[in-house]
Amino acid sequence: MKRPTIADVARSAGVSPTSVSFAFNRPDRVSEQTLERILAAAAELGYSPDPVARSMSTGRTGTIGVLVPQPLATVVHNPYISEFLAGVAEATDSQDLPILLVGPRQGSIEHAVFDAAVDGFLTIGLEPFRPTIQLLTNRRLPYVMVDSDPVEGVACVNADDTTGAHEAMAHVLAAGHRTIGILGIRSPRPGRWERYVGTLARRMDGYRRALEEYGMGMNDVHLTECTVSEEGGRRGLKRLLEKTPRPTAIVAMSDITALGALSEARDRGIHVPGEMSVVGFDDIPETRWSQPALTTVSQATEAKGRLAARLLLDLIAGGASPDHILLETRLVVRESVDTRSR
Amino acid sequence: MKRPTIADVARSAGVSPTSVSFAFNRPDRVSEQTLERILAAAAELGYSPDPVARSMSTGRTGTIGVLVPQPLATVVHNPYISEFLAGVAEATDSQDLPILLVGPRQGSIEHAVFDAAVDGFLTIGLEPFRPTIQLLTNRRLPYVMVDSDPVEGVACVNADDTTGAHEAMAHVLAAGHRTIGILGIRSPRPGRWERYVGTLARRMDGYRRALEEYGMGMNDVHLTECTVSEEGGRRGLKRLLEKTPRPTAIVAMSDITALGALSEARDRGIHVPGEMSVVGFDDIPETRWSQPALTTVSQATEAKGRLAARLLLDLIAGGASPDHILLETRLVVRESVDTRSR
DNA sequence: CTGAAAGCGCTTACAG
DNA sequence: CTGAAAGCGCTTACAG
Repeated sequence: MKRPTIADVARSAGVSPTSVSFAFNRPDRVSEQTLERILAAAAELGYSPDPVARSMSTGRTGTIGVLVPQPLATVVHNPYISEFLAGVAEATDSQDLPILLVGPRQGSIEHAVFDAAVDGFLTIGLEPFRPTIQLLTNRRLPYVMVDSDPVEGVACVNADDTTGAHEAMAHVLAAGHRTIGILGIRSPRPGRWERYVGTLARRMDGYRRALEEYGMGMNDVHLTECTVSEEGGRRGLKRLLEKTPRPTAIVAMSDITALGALSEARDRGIHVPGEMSVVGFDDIPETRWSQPALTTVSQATEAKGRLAARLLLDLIAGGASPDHILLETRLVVRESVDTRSR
Repeated sequence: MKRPTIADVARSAGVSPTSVSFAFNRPDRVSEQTLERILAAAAELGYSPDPVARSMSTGRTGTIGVLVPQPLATVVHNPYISEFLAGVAEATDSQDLPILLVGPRQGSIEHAVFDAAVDGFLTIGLEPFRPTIQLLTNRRLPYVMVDSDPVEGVACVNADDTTGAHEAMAHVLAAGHRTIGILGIRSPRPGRWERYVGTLARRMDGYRRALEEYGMGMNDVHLTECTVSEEGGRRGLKRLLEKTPRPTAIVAMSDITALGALSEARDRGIHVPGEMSVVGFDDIPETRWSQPALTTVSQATEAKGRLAARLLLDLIAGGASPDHILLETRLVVRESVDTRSR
């Protein structure tokens, strides 16, 4: 009834546990005869080595953990993260490694770090505050931070958000728009965009620089923050539409909120891009299907996941150094931004 | 440099490892003073209990494994599986449990079963052959099979595929179509639909029954099998279009291939539903966005994941019996099937 | 080629 | 309230 152990097999095959272990892990170290006998006994008992016990001995789990900033149920629906995970999986599939999806625990990612039986972590969108880094470091496991501010001595993979955001805003400004609404992302410090960190800070910075090139500043645009979901984008647009003068262009910090804005605009009979332009960020697959197709900033999300995972795998293998990788972004002009003659 | 162990903390705090363990797991079992001292020592050393060692002692990993039938990289992009995983995550999130995504190992799911450090498995789309069941059983871990044929003594969760498929085909027949192409799914036994098992068999069965009610049989329809992807659907449609007479209706065994067929039809200037009708299966979110919106069979995929995960969690907790659950399906009529007057 | 023994880092009755 | 000791099921030098 109970699960058979290596000792059971050894007894049944009339050999030592050592030999059974060898039979499974280094078949060349036992004679062909005993190998056969052991395998037969194992098959008969339905034995296979316990993965936990094996990890205990070897010190390896053969698993990498992906620390995500939201509950797993919402993460799975987030196209950006799916895209990222696909890249991660491309790297792990080649070694047949499973992926442990780890969401917040009691509301905090930090708590989740301790209980995960993995060989290393990929973090995404973590705020690189000291305590967090400390916790991660305490685990004495290699990790790669994605979408955070680069931290000295820690492997980081990021997109060139500043350049991308700059391009997006410059595109809208070049089209003649001067009444602009930014669809921001609700951060831990709501409304205080001056204190944004990581990805948000870099994107905001790119927007600001583009505005300055046109003699404008953050005070000359409407900023509203919303949750990263279609619904969030809808609500955000509603708030922006109440401003006077009403924005002629919406610059969204993520595609999913941009798509929400598009839906809300359609429901209200506001023609995009005729009456209002919209530009997003990320270039998730859905942007190609939207009506109109969304102009946005592409950031090779899948490649980002693949690179980050490879870096982590190298780190785990003991090679590689904690590099900082910056991936290119580029504006993809589709149909949602129109020239405004004024 | 090395990761501190419970012994290090004990030494540093001047207590026994037992007390350190209690401090972390059952704080009420140590005096307030020693608790403080231990926690301080642990914090100073940056100690936290090793999850693998803990699992070794307790016999629990606190993780559930999801066995998926395809490489993880493709699974993440499969809307049906994403939907299912979202349901699973809803159940695990409430207990802050991580999810281990396990893909095939050396091409076979069976191999992957052995190395996963989990408390139980959720399998999806596994062919319920003896050897597989045997392997799963040998692991001595609870598991629930989703999208397979119900197996006596094993927890199973399925949709009522037969009824759903029947409705889909009947809908097309009622609309007057008599030249029908079935966009099948490439199975391990290509072309031998008579020997399909599990989900595929049930859906095929539903189609067949509907046809029989109209005095038709499987020989009166064109069947082509394709891979479960948009590209697969495109290629499948190409093959069906070469048949004479050309099908006026396409019955797809999955939405994603139906969507591919829709794209291919548009590229070829074939109007749907004017010139050709299409019906899918699954009701993935994308069906609402397609042009035209896809008529399909809804099967509450998210609920399926949630139920399966809850069942597994109950099984792990020692409660519950290995029930067989059958979820309702229902035809969702949208825009892709048109009445054909003949 | 084979095996006895130590060790991986915890938890948990059990005894004091 | 505290601790010595056994045990979880493997792997791996090391010795024969």
